Amino acid sequence: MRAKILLVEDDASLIELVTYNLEKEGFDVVRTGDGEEALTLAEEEKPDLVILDWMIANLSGIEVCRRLRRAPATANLPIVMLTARGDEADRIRGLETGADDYMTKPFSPRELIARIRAVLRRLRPALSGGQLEFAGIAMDTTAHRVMRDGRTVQLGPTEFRLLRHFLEHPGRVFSREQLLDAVWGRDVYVEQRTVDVHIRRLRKAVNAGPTGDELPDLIRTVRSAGYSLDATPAVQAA
Amino acid sequence: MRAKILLVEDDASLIELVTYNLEKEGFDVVRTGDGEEALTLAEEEKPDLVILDWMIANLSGIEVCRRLRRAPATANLPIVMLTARGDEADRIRGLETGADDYMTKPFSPRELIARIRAVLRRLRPALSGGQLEFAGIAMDTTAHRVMRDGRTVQLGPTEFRLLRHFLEHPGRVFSREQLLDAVWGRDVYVEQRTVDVHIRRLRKAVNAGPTGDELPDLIRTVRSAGYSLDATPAVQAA
DNA sequence: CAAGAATGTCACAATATCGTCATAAGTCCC
DNA sequence: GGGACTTATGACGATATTGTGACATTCTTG
Repeated sequence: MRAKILLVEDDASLIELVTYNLEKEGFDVVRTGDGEEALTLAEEEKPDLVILDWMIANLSGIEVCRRLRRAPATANLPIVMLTARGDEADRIRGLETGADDYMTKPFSPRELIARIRAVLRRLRPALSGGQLEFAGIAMDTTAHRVMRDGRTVQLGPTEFRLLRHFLEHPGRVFSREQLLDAVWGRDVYVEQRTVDVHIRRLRKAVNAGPTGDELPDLIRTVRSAGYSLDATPAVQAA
Repeated sequence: MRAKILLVEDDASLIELVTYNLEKEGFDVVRTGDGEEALTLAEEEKPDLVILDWMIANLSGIEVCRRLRRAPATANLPIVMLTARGDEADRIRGLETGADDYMTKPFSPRELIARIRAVLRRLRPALSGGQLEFAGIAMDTTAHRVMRDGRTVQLGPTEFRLLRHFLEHPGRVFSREQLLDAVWGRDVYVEQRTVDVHIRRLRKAVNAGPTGDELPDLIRTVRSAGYSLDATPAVQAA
């Protein structure tokens, strides 16, 4: 899966330079030079990361950063700030406002790429690593292959994306609505209960043991909240 | 919860400077100037983050970084590299080897702190939110999980919300009416006595000891006033 | 184009949880 | 100690939520 980057910048030559380098590295790039528009695009395009210049039209980069953090839909979006202002105070302010990294112009495109990859490696392992692993489940995202304790697991496309989402955020509980957003896509209309059915299909595939017996269920149902990938068995004897 | 930082550095004045600033900001600091020892400490001390100088004794910083990433126990440990070498190539090499951030000497201690916080904010949501804790009860709101003295506690949805409310305002006494408002919702009509029943269910779940014995009750009944989460023993000689 | 796979919904079964009540057990004040 | 209250507890029917199998439809892929 290609990662999508939202580039918020109004210097034409920089746009060109950065876009060229990002695309060469296999990223999809969405651009704007306008602060207000950046907020809209962040919601609608669902980028995997934002590169944000401090000096842009309509809203300062720092204000965009603050609003992105405040809106629930984008609160977790990784942000790399980019600016001509090299003051220590500015850098600290940027980082404390919620930016994940901060680079000062002039900068090396290769270092920018390296820093973006470092951030994505953390936030969306599937985007840069290719290998995800949790409690005996291993997924190779590039080869589209899943193994449980060494045995290959056969999954349909939707179950694959569902599992990948869980593997990217192990332990965390997602509501049906959140799962529909993240796995099916924002503007798809399907019944919430459809999630249940795919959870069941995923469980069936992942928990199937070698001789028909059941392996421990790693998908936890949290009543009235959703589901999570979880190693701890629901019931603890003793 | 205080975060523990492993500082791998062999310049005495830098050690002092960084340690002073980290401790002032509320971090626990473990130090070494030796690459081999750094690997051992990373395993044994289980730090939340490593600050790693490139030039250290026995093993280069980059090699330490590589080995930390390779060992399963430390593969996810956040690493901030720190060095006098300002070459772009070095920075990129550091980031690509698995460092989460990279700073060049001379650097501002405050910026270092800001970057450490930015990394931890991502990696350890527990350190900056989502985690509630009081007198041996720990609740992870994103994982929807509750522990008492390390043992997981099983709660129904209503008891979960009830406990969360108490954990968000420890020590404070709430009337049944206030609890109904906060936990059930403003426009729900249920008997006030229903609160008693859920308090009882919550107590039963939270105070259950490992072998059937009772742990100290942390929910205090305040006669003709309500309930509160409270560590003070129920019986007070007076 | 046809077979097979994948998908989304539904109806119904299986559980878990909820709210209420009756009754027991405390607590306070005189 | 005896009311007058207030809270604790166990039981139970009512509800809400989730699990499951089946099925029609759409998508893939030869």
